[in-house]
Amino acid sequence: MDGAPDATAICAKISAAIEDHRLMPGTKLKEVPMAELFGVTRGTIRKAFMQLASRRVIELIPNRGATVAMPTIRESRDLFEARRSIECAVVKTLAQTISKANVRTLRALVKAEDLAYRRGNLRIALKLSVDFHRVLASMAGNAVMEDLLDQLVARTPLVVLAYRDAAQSSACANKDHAQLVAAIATHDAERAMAAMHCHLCNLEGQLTLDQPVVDDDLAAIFR
Amino acid sequence: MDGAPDATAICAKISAAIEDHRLMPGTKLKEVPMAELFGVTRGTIRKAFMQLASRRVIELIPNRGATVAMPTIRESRDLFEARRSIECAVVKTLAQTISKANVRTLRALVKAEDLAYRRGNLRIALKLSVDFHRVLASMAGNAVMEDLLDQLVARTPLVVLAYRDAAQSSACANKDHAQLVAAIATHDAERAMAAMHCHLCNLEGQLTLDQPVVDDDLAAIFR
DNA sequence: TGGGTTGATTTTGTGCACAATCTGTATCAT
DNA sequence: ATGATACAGATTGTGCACAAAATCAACCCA
Repeated sequence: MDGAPDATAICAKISAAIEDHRLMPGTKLKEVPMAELFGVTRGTIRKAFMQLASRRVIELIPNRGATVAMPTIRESRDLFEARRSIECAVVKTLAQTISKANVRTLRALVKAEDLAYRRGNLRIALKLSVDFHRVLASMAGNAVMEDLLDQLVARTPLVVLAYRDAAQSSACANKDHAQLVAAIATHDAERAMAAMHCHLCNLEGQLTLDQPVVDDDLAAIFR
Repeated sequence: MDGAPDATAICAKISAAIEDHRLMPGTKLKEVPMAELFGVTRGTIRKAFMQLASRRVIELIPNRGATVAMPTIRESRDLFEARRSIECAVVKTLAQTISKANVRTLRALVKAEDLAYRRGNLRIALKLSVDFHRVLASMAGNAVMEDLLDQLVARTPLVVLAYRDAAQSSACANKDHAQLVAAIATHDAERAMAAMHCHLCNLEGQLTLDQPVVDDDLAAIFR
């Protein structure tokens, strides 16, 4: 079944590792060890890196190789703002068009997520949290927006890992998801949008995204 | 200055050619001729192709090479819907935050665009039309959204070329742009959003995106 | 001790030759 | 004629060897 994965499959594996917090921002990814790990040639790894870099999941610096991306504070805030724009649009159409079957699917997802958290299975819980947002986008039926959101969702774990408050748990609050589904199920677009907005603000609020002394632009400080 | 362009530079050249309608959807792009044309090796062309494919500007089919992407009708509609979501958000923040200097820049852009159309310089006019939307996003100050919009904007010419009504001119109506700037300049967010929404609907309306007998899903017809 | 240079090693980049695949055409049997 | 098969040319895919660059450590000298 795993007879030499291709570049896209390797992308998925690396993305999954970031999704459930096994890979930290800034981690160096060397070509040869990766190639041996996945049982492929260096060329395949390089292709995978290029795909990930084009989505800013990793950073690819010429002659320096690949590292897991470290979003700046500015980028992190912009990312959440972009997610609010897109995901509010998603839940708006969803509230207007969702089928009963899809509502059931969403409820099942929220339940599974809750279960995983209660059982302390963090990796699965994280995956389900993230998937919830992807599934919403998928149900909205706009493949283009789904793809855009996917790009943002894939980068969000990096932001969380880089800036989460040590004191906080910083996961998608499962309660938020349940309320969101409730609003969608009753076809209340306004409430659904508000719930999504709040949810993303809550998530962002759990992070320490206040401007530190040293920002990404070192040069600006010395002039 | 052009001592062997790199993959990114070649991406830009191909994108620019699509932007001003020199490259048609469906055009086959062979590696060897392209490499000779740009004075680079096949490897460089391949990298450029991968970058463009990841943004869906070209389609890359294994063992079949690259062709300029042909958006389906469904995809085209989704693209416009996505643009409405993102660009309305952009002009909303813009109406609230824009500086006088930026308003002047926008007015100058609209004027230059108008001039190019009057002079019949279609290639420049098209470029300015597209740039207008990119500049709006850039002024909004959210680099993440700017990047997302750029992906959509880069694909829009393909939709226009694939589905434009022969009878129509199908370019960004310059008047729309002028009205949009006027709304932004007066900090009227609601009106700016409405203007952008209308503008994109106008553009979409100039295309023939009604379901034809043969859709992208041939198989569905024969069952 | 601190700063700079040199050189060895590791890591990434790339061109080339060959392999694999596809496309179009000719041939042949029915 | 129709369809199948085989073959030749063109096109894309890939592994390998080598080149280029960066990293690290040792060394030297002020």
